[in-house]
Amino acid sequence: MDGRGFRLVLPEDGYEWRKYGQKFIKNIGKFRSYFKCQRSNCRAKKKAEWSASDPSTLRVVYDGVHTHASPATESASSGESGTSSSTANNYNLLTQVFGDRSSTTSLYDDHP
DNA sequence: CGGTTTTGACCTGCGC
DNA sequence: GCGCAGGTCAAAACCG
Repeated sequence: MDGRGFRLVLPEDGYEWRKYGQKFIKNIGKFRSYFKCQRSNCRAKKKAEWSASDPSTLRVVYDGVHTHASPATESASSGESGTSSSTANNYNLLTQVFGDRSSTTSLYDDHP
């Protein structure tokens, strides 16, 4: 890690991600980090985008779907009804985290 | 020791 | 057809 500047702190979503790249997007003038789910059967990808001068404005974009249950989500949703929906549950928690920080920037990346 | 992270370079797709 | 942009991969270094 750099150990020299500021470490970006992303909202904990409950999944484990491995950073595999970072680039500056000239189109929007912001930085973008690329994360991949560490699961073997999980092809889910996560992208974090934040302003070059405003690291507080974080934009997280999830791509793909998790093929495994999220560990943290499971314990976090222990209060849920006995019926677990699996995928829908995961996104439910993520939406919670996003609405807390990235509601400023309006952008919907969802897939077609 | 293992695992993870970081930077650079490379590749592809699309636009004009 | 070429250029640009964005995205991904690889290797190396460092930490616990």
